[in-house]
Amino acid sequence: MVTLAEVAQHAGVSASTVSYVLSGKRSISANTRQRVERSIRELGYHPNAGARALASSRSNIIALMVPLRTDMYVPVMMEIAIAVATAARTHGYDVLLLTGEEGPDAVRRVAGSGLADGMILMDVELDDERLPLLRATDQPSVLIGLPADTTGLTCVDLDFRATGALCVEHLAKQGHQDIAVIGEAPAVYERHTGFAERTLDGLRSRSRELGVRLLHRPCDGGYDAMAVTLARILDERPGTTGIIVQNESAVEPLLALLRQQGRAVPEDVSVVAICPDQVATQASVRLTSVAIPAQEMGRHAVEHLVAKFEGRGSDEVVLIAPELTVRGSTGPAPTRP
Amino acid sequence: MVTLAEVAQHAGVSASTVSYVLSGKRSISANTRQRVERSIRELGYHPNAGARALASSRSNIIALMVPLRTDMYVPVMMEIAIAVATAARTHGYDVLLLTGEEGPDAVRRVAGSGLADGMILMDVELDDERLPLLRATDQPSVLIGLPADTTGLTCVDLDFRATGALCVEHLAKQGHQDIAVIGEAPAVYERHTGFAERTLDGLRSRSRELGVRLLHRPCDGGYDAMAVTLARILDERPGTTGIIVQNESAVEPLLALLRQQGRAVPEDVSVVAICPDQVATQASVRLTSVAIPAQEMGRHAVEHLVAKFEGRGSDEVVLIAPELTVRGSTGPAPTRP
DNA sequence: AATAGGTATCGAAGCGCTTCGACAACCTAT
DNA sequence: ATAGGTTGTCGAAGCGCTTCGATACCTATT
Repeated sequence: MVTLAEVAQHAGVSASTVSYVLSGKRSISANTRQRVERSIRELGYHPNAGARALASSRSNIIALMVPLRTDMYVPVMMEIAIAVATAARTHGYDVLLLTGEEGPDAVRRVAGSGLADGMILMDVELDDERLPLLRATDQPSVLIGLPADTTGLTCVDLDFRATGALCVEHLAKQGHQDIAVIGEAPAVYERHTGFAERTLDGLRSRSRELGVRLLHRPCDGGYDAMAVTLARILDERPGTTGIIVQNESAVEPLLALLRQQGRAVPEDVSVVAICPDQVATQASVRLTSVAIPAQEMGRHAVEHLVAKFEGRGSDEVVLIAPELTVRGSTGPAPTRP
Repeated sequence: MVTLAEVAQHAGVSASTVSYVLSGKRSISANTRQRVERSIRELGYHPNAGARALASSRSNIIALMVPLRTDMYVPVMMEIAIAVATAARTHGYDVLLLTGEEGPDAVRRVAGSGLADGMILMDVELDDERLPLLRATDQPSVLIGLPADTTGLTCVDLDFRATGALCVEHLAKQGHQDIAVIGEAPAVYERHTGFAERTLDGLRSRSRELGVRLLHRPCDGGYDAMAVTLARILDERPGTTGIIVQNESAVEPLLALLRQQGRAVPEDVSVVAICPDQVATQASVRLTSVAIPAQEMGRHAVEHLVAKFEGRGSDEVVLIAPELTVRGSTGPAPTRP
C-alpha cells in the first residue's frame, strides 16, 4: 500500500504539502502541485480511508437505511437507492447500505462510531421509532418520506396529498362521479406509512370539495387479491367509472380483470395509476399516471444532506410537486344509459 | 464522543485492557471484564470506526457493486442486495453500495483506499471488464454470476444451464414438442450476460438431447414488445404448445395476450417461468417456475467472502441447483387435432 | 530602507485504536 | 525452596492522515 509519506518523498516535498495538494485547503505553487500529482499517478496512490476518517473526523460516507420489507414499491426503493448512491458519488461520498433488520439501533451504532457523516432514512412511518434517536444524536440526516411531526427534521418526498388531489381532479374533470381507489396492502396502512395516508387524505378532501364519491380499498398485490377487491368494489358501487391505483403489483392484474369482464379502458372505466413511469408505459394499456420521481428524491436527499455537512443546511420539508401524465387509460365518463 | 481512553479511566484499567475486552484476543479476568463492560454501557461507548480501521487495517466493510442498469431483474437485485446486507451484519460487517456509474475504477478506489475488506460483484458479464482489475489487486472478492473464465475467482450463482435444461425437460416430459423461449431484452444478450447465455445453452442442449424443437426470442419487457414477440413466434411455429419465459416484465403481458387470444393455460399452452417465487405466485395464473434464489445467493456470497477474510477461503464456483415448482400453468401437451 | 502582508512550504502534534513485548503475580511440579 | 508455566494487565509504539502554527521568501506600500 502506497502512503502519503511515500508520495511526499517521491515528489521531494513534505507530507503536509501532499495533503494540501489533495485537499486544496492551502495554496500550492503550480510547480509543486504538478510534481506531486505526477508522483501520485506514478505510484498509484490512494489515500487510506481509515486514516483520513480518523484525522479529519469525517468519513465521507452517507448511511442509507432502506426498509427490509418487500411488500411494496421494491423497484422504486431500488431506484431511489441507486439514485442516492450515484448522487453521493458526485459529491465525493460513498453510501453505506443499512437494512431495517437492525432496527433503530443502527442509528445509534452509525452515529456513535463515526462510520458515516450523516444518514438518509427511507420508508419513514408517521410515527417512526428511529426519529427520537435521530433527534437525540446530532447526526445530520434527511428523511425520504414524511413523518407526522417534522420539527427539526429535513424531509424529501413527493407531495402525496397533492398527488391524491390531482388524480381525483383529473377524473372529476372528465365527469366521473364514482371513483374507486385501490390502495396499498392493508399492512402498509396498519404501519401508518406516511405516503399512503397522505395520498388518501388528498384523495378524500379533494373529492369532498368536488362532490364526487370516493371508495377506498386497500389491496395486497397479485391477481387473486385484486380479483376479490375489484369484485367488492363493483358490488358496493356498481356505478364506478374511475379507478385510481396506488399499488404497483395490482396494476396489471387490475387491467387483466377489467379486460376479462369486458370493461373497456378508457371507454367504460378510466384508470389512473400512481407508479413509476416505467410501469405506466409498459402496462398492457398506456396508463395515465402520476410518476414517483425516485431519481429526483434520491438526488434531493443527498444534496440536502451534503448542504448540512457544509453548514448551509436548514431543516425543511421539500415536497416535490406531482405531475400527472395523460396517456391512454383515462377519458370522459360514459353517459349513463 | 466517548473514547476508549475514557472508558479505561472510568473502569480503572488501561486502554489496552479495554481493547482486549472488546476483541477477546487475550484472556481477561471475569471481574475486570464486567467492570469494563459496565463502563462501556454507562458511558454509551462506541468504538470509532476510522481509528479501528487505521490501527487494524480492517474496515469491517464489504463493498457491493450493483449494476446501474434497470433493464432487468430489478426486484431480484434488490433482494440480493438486502440479503447481502443482512447476512453481512450477522458477521459483523457493513455493506458499502457501489453503483456501476463509476465503472471499473470503483474496484481500484475501494481496493486502494482500504475502504472495504473485500467486495461482492453483481451482474457479472461473461467477459467483465472489472475482472482483470480484480485479479490484479489482492482484494478478496466474490462474484454473483459467472464470467467466462473463472480461474482464480469465487463465484456464486444459480445453475442457469441446469435451469434451462430443467425447464425443457419438464415440458418435454409432458409431451410438448414445440417449445418457445421468451428471453431477456436483446441488450442483455448483447452484453453477454452470463446467466442469459448459460440458460440458453442449457435449453438448447437439452432440447437437442430430447429431440424437441426450440425457438428462442429475446424480448424487451412490457405489453407491446411481448405482443410483437408472441405474434412472431406463433407465426413461425404455429404448433408451439410450451413457452418458457425468462423475463419478469414479460410474464404478465404474456398471460394477458394468451388469454386475449383465447389460448387457455395450461390446456392449450403450458408456461414455465424463470423468476422469483413472488412473481410466480402473484401472476394471474399460478406459474410453474424455477425460482431465483436471491436470498441464498446473497448469503452464500457473504459467507464465502468472510471465509476468505479468515483465511479459510478457496476459489471455487458454487452453483445452486435449480428447483422447479409445478403450479397451475403446465400440463400435458394438447393432442393435435 | 523599513515594514506590512501574501504566498508557499515544513515540522510536529495528535486523531482513537490495536498490538507487541514486558512484567508482576500466581500456580504447579519438581 | 526453586525453576518453569500460566494468566492478567500495562505501557508504548505506531497505523496514515489532517491541521495548526512557524518560517522563509517575495512583493507592495509608506
